[in-house]
Amino acid sequence: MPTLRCEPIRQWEIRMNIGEIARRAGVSRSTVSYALSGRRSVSAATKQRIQAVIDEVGYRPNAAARALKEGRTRTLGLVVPPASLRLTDTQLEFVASVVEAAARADLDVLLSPSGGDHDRSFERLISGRRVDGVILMEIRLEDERVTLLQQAGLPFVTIGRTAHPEGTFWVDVDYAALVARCVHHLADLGHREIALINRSAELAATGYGPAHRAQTAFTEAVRQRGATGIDLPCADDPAAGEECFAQLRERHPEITGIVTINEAALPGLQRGIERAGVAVPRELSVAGVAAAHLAERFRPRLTAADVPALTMGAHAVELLQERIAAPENPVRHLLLAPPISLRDSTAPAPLPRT
Amino acid sequence: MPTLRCEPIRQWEIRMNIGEIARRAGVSRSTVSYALSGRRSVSAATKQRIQAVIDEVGYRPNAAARALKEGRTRTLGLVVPPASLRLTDTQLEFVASVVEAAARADLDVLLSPSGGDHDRSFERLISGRRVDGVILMEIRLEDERVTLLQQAGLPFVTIGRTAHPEGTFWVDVDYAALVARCVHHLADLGHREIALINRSAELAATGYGPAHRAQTAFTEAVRQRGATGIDLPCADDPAAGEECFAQLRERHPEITGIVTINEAALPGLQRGIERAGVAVPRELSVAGVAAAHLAERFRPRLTAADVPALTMGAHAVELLQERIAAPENPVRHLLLAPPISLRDSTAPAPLPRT
DNA sequence: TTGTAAGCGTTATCAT
DNA sequence: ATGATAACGCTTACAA
Repeated sequence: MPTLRCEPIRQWEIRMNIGEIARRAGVSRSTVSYALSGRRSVSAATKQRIQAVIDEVGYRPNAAARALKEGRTRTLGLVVPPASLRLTDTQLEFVASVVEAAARADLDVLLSPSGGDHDRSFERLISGRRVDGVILMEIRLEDERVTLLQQAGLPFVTIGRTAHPEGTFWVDVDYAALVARCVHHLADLGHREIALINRSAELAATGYGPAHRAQTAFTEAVRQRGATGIDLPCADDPAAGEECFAQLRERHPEITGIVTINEAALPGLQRGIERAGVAVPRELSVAGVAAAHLAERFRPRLTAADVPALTMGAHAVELLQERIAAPENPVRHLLLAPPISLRDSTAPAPLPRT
Repeated sequence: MPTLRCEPIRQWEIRMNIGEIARRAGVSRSTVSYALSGRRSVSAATKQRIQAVIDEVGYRPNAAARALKEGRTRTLGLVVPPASLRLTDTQLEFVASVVEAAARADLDVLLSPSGGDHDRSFERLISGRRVDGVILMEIRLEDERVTLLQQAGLPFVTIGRTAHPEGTFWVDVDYAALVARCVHHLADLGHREIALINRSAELAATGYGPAHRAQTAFTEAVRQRGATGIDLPCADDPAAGEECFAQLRERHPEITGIVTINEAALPGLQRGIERAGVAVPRELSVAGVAAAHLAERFRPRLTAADVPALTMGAHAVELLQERIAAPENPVRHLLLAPPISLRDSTAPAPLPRT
């Protein structure tokens, strides 16, 4: 049995920099640099010799030195809500897809948990030139982080958009259109009494766009169809969803259709429905906007517009790369309204009890 | 009504570096540097003048230049499973707590989604001196990333541990002890037929520590108590949990106690139990290891050892900081076995059917 | 095809 | 108490 090696195997006692590679390959530092970047032709023989040395010692250019010289870091900043807040599944998919898209483009991602008021991590990000650009999540209608980024002249893309998004790059879900579609879908099925289970009142109070836009669109769509609409704020957790449904049944038993954009509340909503012994979709139809896997997990499977979070993260990275490469290009937006996937939670309204 | 400003407000057309601050304050660059770092005494008057200029223009030292000069980046690398895999709640809490703990220490976090086989993002992390240290999640019993990190001589801490963890820094949950405790708790309540719902077979096959250690400890504890044990691998999702329970009822109807470390399967397990019309804890007891909020969400509330993910992330950052500051210090570990929180899902075993 | 040298913005070592 | 200056490791214009 071999002896345990507790000491790290210090393979490279000496500093491995481009000069050392050059020395070992018997060329100048610039030749190594050019061999690596390909910005100047290097003879096949020397290129091969250099590559052999590099492979042998596992050399990679020092990121800080390169960043200092080139003026860019090959790193993207991703500003996420602080950890104290539990992220929704859709938010997590944003993070995951941004990180993965960036990795595909050989870009690193620096995470900054930011609570909105200026914290040091965010300050470092923008004024320390730590990143070439920033992706901002969970945008408010009035968002001071956007202002700070604009002042710093740092390229950025938002997932979500402010109240005045004309001059910025953003990717967003068209909650207004999707909620309206859900209402129309239910109205087409004969539902006349419809409720909206929205995001939390606190979120709306702090100017969270989707909450506002969903509410406005809901009211308008319901009015268009001559239906009656109730809208209910609901915190982002299952317990709140259950409580919210209980209240709804108590105060508005006439409701036959529910529209929801609160995916975190879905498990609680389902539980509330089951406990009340309400049959979906026979007695009650439910439609909404949610991450696809949550819609599939709902029982019965939820008719919903599936938020394309994975592609949105990739789009955000793409837009940001363009913004970085060509800062003077005209602004671009992406407002996504994915189709509603018909699953099993909506059906014609039950006949009114006589 | 004011005209919309679509152009970013370019407040600083000129490069704001330490030289420019020095010029505006009428001092030398070194004085500015020392005023900022406090490594040399600077007269109150000049210090104040410098600070005024800095506040006015919002200057912060260029991170790349500082990293190049100091030889450290003030950045930590966090290696996470690739986005394609949906992270469990506990894993997410690790990420969140690491990022937050790092931010508290004024450290930035670079995310590297790594699939195990060498990908470029991981390579950049270790050989490009992009970070001062690395936190590794989802460690395998034999993990080549650990070897690479050791070879690179880069300080690192793992969340989880390899089969031979003696020479490395790590923080881990003592799944073996916790599973044993669950078995003993159930045995104390009179349960003689106990099942373990483990993580997936694939995970175990690729040498995932918790899956192995849980299984071994389960077998041993069951043997100690003279009970009968069934162990079942289960994929990390609700559907698998439901399916797993259905199979369990079909093949082993004699089971009265379940131990589970698969938190992602919990919602499905609950659903399966409800559909089978089994009363918990009267007919069936369930105990496990899970994130506290998932245990609270289970119905009835799950008796479980609550994984202290939030403090573990903080501990990992703490250990890593020590490792970076004093690489020659002896290795340190942290094996956590939080107590089992008695909730509502366990009760004395039902009397055997006669 | 290759080498030389300047400079990116900092910090730290000399001086003064 | 402060200023000049030399690195840190890299890229790239300029020479050869």
